[in-house]
Amino acid sequence: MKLRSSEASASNSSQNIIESKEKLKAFLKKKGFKSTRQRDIIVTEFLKSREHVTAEELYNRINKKYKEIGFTTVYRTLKLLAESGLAAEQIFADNLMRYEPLSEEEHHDHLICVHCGSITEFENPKMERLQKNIANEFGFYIVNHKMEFYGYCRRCRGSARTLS
Amino acid sequence: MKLRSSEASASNSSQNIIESKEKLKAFLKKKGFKSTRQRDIIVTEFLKSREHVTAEELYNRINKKYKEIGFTTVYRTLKLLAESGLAAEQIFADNLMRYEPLSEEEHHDHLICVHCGSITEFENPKMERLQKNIANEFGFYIVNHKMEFYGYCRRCRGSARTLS
DNA sequence: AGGAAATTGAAATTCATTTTCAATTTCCAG
DNA sequence: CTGGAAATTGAAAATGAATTTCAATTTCCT
Ligand SMILES: [Mn+2]
Ligand SMILES: [Mn+2]
Ligand SMILES: [Zn+2]
Ligand SMILES: [Zn+2]
Repeated sequence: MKLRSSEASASNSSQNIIESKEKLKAFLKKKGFKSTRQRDIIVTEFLKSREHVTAEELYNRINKKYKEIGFTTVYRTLKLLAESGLAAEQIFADNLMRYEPLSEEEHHDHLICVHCGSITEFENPKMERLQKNIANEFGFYIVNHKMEFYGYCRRCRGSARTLS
Repeated sequence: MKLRSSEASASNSSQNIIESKEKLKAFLKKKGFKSTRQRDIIVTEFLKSREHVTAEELYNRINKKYKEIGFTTVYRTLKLLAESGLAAEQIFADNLMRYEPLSEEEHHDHLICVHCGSITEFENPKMERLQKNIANEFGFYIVNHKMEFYGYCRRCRGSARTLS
């Protein structure tokens, strides 16, 4: 199983950031959109930390350095990144729209600690296969899926009331 | 695999409804809450159709027969049912809180058709086992999980743009 | 029956998300 | 290089579902 936890790879390399920014530039050009200072700053800050941020969280982070950039622009830029395929939109149990950097076609699922809030990502081929099998039994053609485990991470297991 | 699709069992039997209403009555008593005409009507209407309704949908349905019952009461009664264990709260891709009748400790996952909106339910022991295995690899203790497949159901497959 | 406590329903509030709009910036055609 | 059409920005307003407030009403225990 390929592990891709937040803890394991806390941030994108500057090489990846450059690649992503070029990809965005191409997307903007293709769509007839414009490159701006704001977009550059927002995208840079977003890519720097591989997390699952809300627009507001990212705005607050950016606002410390760049007082002049507004929340709306951060919000719109994240939407733009999602459209361009550079970010994935995710909604977890708190029902807030979150964004995470996304390289290529990759898919992963999430383990979410209800105690400390940490999010661990994983990919599992067996799981993907089993999902297809289940769908087949129903004649269902899967376009995408959402799978989240909520519980206690390794460090927080001690805090769980009951352990089966 | 146990199939529990909406289509297969479109509604609760009147026997089940009676059982559920007794369970609710016990819950109310235990909590020092009161039995009311409104609660009785709302619960009856809710249990009659085994679906995934929003508070507003259920309110609209009830409002046709009972003009005097307000949205707020429907909303609060659904919350109450969730607390009592008679309903499960679910949020799908449209990000609206939905409620479905829930008997006992059962758990099931969902196949959601993005074309016609139909929801098919299933339980799969292999899946539950695999989920535990994955969690174990991360030292993660699962309290609950969420799994949804989005795609095209048997009837709507023809409408899918691309079939792999 | 009496009355404390819970319930009801309309209206107000909350809060994340999305839209509006006037001012500003980008960038291409000439 | 410009001029200016088109896109962008950011503050403020709007939206919409979820939740809370509050005065009037109902429940149900003595
Ligand atoms: Mn992720
Ligand atoms: Mn269901
Ligand atoms: Zn934890
Ligand atoms: Zn369908």
